[in-house]
Amino acid sequence: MTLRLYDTATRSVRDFVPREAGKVGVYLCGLTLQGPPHIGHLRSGVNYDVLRRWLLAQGFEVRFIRNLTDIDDKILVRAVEQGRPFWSIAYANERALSEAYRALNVLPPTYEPRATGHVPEMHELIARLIDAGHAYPATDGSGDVYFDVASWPAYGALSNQSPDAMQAADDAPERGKRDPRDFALWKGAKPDEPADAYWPSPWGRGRPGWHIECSAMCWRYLGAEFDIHGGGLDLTFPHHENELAQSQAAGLPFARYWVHHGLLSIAGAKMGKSLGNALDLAYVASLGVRPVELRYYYAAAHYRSRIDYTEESLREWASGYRRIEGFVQRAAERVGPAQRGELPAGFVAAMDDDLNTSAALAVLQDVLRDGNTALATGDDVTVRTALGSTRAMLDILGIDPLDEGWAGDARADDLRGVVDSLVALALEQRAQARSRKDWAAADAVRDQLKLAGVVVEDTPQGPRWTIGEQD
RNA sequence: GGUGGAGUGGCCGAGAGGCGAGGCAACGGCCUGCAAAGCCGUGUACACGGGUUCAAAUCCCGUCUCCACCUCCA
Repeated sequence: MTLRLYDTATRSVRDFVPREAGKVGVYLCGLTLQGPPHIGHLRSGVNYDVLRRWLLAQGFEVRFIRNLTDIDDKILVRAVEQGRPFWSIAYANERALSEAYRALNVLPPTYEPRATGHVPEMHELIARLIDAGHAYPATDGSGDVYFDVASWPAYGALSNQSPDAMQAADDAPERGKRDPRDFALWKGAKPDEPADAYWPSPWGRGRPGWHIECSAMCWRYLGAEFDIHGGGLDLTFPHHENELAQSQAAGLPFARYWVHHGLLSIAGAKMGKSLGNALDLAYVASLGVRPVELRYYYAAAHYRSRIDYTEESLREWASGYRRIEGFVQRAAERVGPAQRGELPAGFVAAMDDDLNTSAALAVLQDVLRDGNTALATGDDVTVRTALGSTRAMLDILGIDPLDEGWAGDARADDLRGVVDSLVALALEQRAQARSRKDWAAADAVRDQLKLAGVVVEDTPQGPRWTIGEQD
């Protein structure tokens, strides 16, 4: 079995063959740091984290580059509005993003380059493009440099668009463009924008166009040709189309596979800050849903499917996760944490099939059922095997409850010992009441604990307690 | 107008010619002092209309509805 991935460029599922045996280079278009991340942005990072973990599990050496766009029109607008340096805004948002990814147990990328750190590479690419006749400095003295779309016949290949059929942007200023479809590689300095947002260049003071940064960073960190380029479906055109055109026109073969993920919408509409419907991790937390549960919610749908967010569906998947977590915890209490074991063939097949996490999860549920049955019958050997297998599967999806990535905040862990002795005290009282068949008193203890958020369950090995939901 | 995608049982959500993915919820049962958890069982779903086929949710034709991109966007 080999991994098969849907490639946007060919509009088909293809066998994944790395450029160099045993090694994979992945570039994920990260965020434009104009605001803090919402759960739609975060889906992107989680989706590719699953791809990365799967590649790692196959034994590949993965070089995973996820960029940060720390300068663009909107960031500059914010800077002017707020009277702050643009870079302080970008950095604040970068920190919020890193924090969110950490909360979601997303593995840190191999490197996370910022656009502003790669201006020389961009200059080099732009110079090559001008020399090759695929780019030109604007003739209106604006200092802009444009990519000449008409000079590149393959333009439109990635998104299957015919340049002639495209609607021309009508709101963008024409400035010195030869053709309305031409896009900026370099933007000349403008008087109404922050004075610290510019770099010297052979074409005058200016700043990067949006697309050129990714071409430059891919080149710098992954080489002229690399394996997988990813991002949201909404980036296919124009961003990725432009990246591809300018990279290849500059002589770089570029990405071999284009992997785009579906977006997260809310009430059928795209989630976005400007739309006023953006939900973040803090909001999810206010629902009583933990990051690990949100991550399970993401994994529940195929990465290319749209997720239309509703609070109900998120809550449903959260309770589904608790069933998985419940098994892992009870099994670990019984036989110890167990090492991560074998991945079931069905799980492997599902993941190899364009990362079909939904189907993979169905396999996990089968193992879970066997494990739960074994737990009930006291078959510890089966419990241990099921736990190992379950943990291995959960690890691929990044949602193993025993993963130290979910260790949580230290305060809760410190308090756990305190709570444990207090609960033990209460349970002792309950045990005494039960031994004299004073059910009312016994139930009163359990109800009191429930109110405090402690759920008590009786098992053949005696009572166990967990922190439940607090309403 | 161009390009691409979607419509699956109460809900979420895979699948893509033939044995009812899976989960959540609900109901019944087992277990339990009662619960909880778990296990067992219960649903005959694929937008609509035609067609092809021994067989269609899956293929073909037509229709309707919705969405994304073509402008910044994960």
